[in-house]
Amino acid sequence: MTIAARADARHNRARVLEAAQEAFAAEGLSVPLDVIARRAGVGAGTVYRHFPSKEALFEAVVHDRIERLADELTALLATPEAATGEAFFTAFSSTVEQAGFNKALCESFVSTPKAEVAPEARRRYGIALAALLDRAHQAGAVRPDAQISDVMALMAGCVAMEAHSATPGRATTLVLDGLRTGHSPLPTVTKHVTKPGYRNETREDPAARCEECGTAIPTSRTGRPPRFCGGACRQKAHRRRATG
Amino acid sequence: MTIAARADARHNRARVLEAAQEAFAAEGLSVPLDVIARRAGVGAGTVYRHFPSKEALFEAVVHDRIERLADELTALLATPEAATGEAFFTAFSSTVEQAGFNKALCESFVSTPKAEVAPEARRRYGIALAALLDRAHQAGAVRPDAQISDVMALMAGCVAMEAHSATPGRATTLVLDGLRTGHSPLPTVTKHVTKPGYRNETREDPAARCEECGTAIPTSRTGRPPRFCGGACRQKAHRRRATG
Amino acid sequence: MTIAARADARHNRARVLEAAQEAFAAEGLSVPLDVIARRAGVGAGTVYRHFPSKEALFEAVVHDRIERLADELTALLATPEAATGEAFFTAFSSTVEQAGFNKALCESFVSTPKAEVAPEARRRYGIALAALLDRAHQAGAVRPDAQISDVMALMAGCVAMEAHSATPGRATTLVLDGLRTGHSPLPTVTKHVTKPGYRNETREDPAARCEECGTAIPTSRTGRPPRFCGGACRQKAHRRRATG
Amino acid sequence: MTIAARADARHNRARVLEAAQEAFAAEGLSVPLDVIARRAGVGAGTVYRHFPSKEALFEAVVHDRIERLADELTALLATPEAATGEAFFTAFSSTVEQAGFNKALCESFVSTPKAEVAPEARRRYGIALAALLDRAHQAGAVRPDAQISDVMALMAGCVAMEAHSATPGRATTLVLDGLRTGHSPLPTVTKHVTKPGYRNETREDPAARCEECGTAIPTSRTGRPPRFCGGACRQKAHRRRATG
DNA sequence: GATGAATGAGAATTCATTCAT
DNA sequence: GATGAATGAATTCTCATTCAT
Repeated sequence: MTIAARADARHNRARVLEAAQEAFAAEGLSVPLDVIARRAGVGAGTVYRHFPSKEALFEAVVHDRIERLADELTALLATPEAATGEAFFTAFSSTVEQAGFNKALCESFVSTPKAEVAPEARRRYGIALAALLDRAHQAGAVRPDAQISDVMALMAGCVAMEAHSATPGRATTLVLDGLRTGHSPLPTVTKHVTKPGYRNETREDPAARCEECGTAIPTSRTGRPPRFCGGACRQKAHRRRATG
Repeated sequence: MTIAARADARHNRARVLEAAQEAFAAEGLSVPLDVIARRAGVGAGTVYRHFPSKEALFEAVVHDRIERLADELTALLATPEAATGEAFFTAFSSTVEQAGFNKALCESFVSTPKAEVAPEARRRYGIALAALLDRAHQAGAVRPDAQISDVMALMAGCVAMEAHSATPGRATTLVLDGLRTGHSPLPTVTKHVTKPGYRNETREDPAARCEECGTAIPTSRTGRPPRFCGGACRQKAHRRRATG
Repeated sequence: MTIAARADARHNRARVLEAAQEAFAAEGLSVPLDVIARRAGVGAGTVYRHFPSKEALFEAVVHDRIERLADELTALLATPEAATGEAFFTAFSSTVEQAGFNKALCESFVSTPKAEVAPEARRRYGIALAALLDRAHQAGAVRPDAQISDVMALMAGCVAMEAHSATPGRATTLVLDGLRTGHSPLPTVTKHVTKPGYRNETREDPAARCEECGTAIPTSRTGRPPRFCGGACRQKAHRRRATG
Repeated sequence: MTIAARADARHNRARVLEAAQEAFAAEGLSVPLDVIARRAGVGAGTVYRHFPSKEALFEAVVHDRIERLADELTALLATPEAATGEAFFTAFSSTVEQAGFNKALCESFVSTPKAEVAPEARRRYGIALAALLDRAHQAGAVRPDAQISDVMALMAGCVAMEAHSATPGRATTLVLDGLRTGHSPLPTVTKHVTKPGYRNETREDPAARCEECGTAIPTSRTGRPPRFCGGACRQKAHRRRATG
């Protein structure tokens, strides 16, 4: 009985979280709680049983989201790209992109509320990102004076930038170039995509892929189309051809 | 006669604008209009006489602010630094810094509302900034593929970044370095700045008392006011009622 | 100077009255005073100089309107139709019709405010109508127990009725038939007319005219089309034909 | 459990409806919603939980009222008087009388709002009335060219008439006589009826005092509160200010 | 005497939060 | 433990009326 009840309660909690996830992602903090409760198929009181306030629910949602991002980063740490520092840039871009699709995440990054939202998860995320940054530093891919706190701030900024840029990824690329040791070409607008949920901004083609490592490469409409993500891969491919 | 009356009204209008300026700068769009009216020392109706809606007032405030920034930029164009491209960087930083102290400006930069706020002023500002950017391009101080739209997006991002960074100017410097041809050292001064006008968020209510046990109960400004300190007392009171 | 000023003031008063006339006619009491003042090309204060309150202005407007109706009635008293009692019916219908086009008049007839609107004019109007009623009584055209107070009430009702009837004049005809010694055929809908100002109801053809006296005659779609407004005119025409 | 909760809500809903019933009956649509809520002993939010807007509440009240009238008419259809046509006249008079005591009903009958109020109930009512009219036609008690739409319009008018007539029922009798084949004597009893619920319109404000001479000044509920008893004192105060 | 700016009490509606069932 | 009904402060905007110029 008790166990069943508990299972039930856990189930309800999960439903509320999921509904809140969607609602907050689509509309941000401004969704009324009733709406979330109704979408979750529970009463408003039930929401309050599990989360002491609306802010707490929001925090839980954001926490959950950032945890996933942290997991993603941890996974990236184990890839070979971590060593070259590329994993750091991938992580950065991915976070920014996801926040672009999720108003809750976006608000939690951009706004400066009284107290930081989901500090726990944010710390875990920060640690993972710091590890990637460290690797990138070791690889010399990132300017040495850039600290993790800088990176976190830049990230918040990039989320805001992307919301103001017609070409997704362009602003982030620019910012990342400020972190890199060298510059990379900027992406350009290619076509319009309607995003699910809340943002209607322009999105481009599925990016071309590096022939060597498969990394997405931003394409420009003019000039010779790029085949590699950078000099390293071009060199590698050249060696292979020469060897082949 | 008429002119005198108008002078009076102009005066009042100015007071309203000023009060709105401060209030919006301190709290953003969320300040109630009554508060602005009271701070201006006028009735709510007077605010509405001069500005047809709260949004219009906000827009006026932002417009005013951006106009000043545009003036600043125009002045910079005439300085010798314009030729070296340094004026562009100064303009960028200055705008970001000012937005950091002004929540209205900040919101107008960072948020993506349905319709852009104060498009007129923003256009004027954009033209001035584009001119500075052009000079910087000619001087070779800025990477050639960076366009004015990129710069505007970066600016929005920097405003958000600065709100998240303990060291003012550091994030912006990083971003600007992404625009520069070469890198510059990052600022490291970690001074704590209290933004002028941002008000205390804590509110003290005369705590309510539990009807059952008299314990003080913390009240929130919204929602149904609590009558009991918890479920136990509520239950007790309920039993008493049922018995009575 | 003083005389000029007075002329000016009188002029202003007239303009206010006219503007109020139109505004109240089109929208009823709900028009804001500012609107009236602006339409009159004067300040709100000027309106108040001439009329101590909005209600007083409304009253003045209605007074003016009812005075004109009273004049109309007085004129009718001098016509030969007064003797047959037809003038009474014409007066009744005319008032109702005019109220239908004038929301101020309409409201002043239909509503039951704390104090009656424009009692002076209403009394004068009542006296004129009573005279017509008297004649109609003498002619035996109206049922003998119908008093002037009944007629006033019926009139208020007819104004309301017409606002609810698709066929203008139909309800009024029915009511008047309750007053008449005999019945007359009811009018039927014929085509749609857009009324100037405030009401968009169905209106019919320009009513046919009596061949003898030119009075409008309500037509029914079936049956022999009427040539005269009543037996009196038919008789008269017959005599003329016989003589001719 | 659920049922109990619903019973409670139903109870509250009923209280709100009842309070609205009374309030609207006494004052029409102009009653503030807060007043209704307070009379019902609930919060404003509770009213909005049950009825999405003030208009919806008004509609519900009117709907309810008209449904009762429709029931009444349906009952009359089964009486022997239906065959003679008398039931039709009874129905008509009864509706008019009830509307006379109910400002909500009255307004819903007399006014011509954008959209008709409670069209459903009105249709049901219309059908019942049409059936009675049909019987009356068959009995030859009503003039044959009178249609149901005429009757509805007449009814609206009679409601307005009764509000203007000192003798209840007199105007209605007159109108009904226009529908009848023969005339009937008019009622002459002149009793004074105090409509239940209609509240006193006078309000007593603690009179303000002139800042200059201390005379009591009558205040109106709207508009800028007066500071002086007249222009003389205002002028005097002004001079003092200018001098000071 | 004219002007139109200022006043401020409402009024409708929303929604976070508690409570009765 | 769940439910969803109740609460009521807060907010935006309107407009009749007075007042400073």
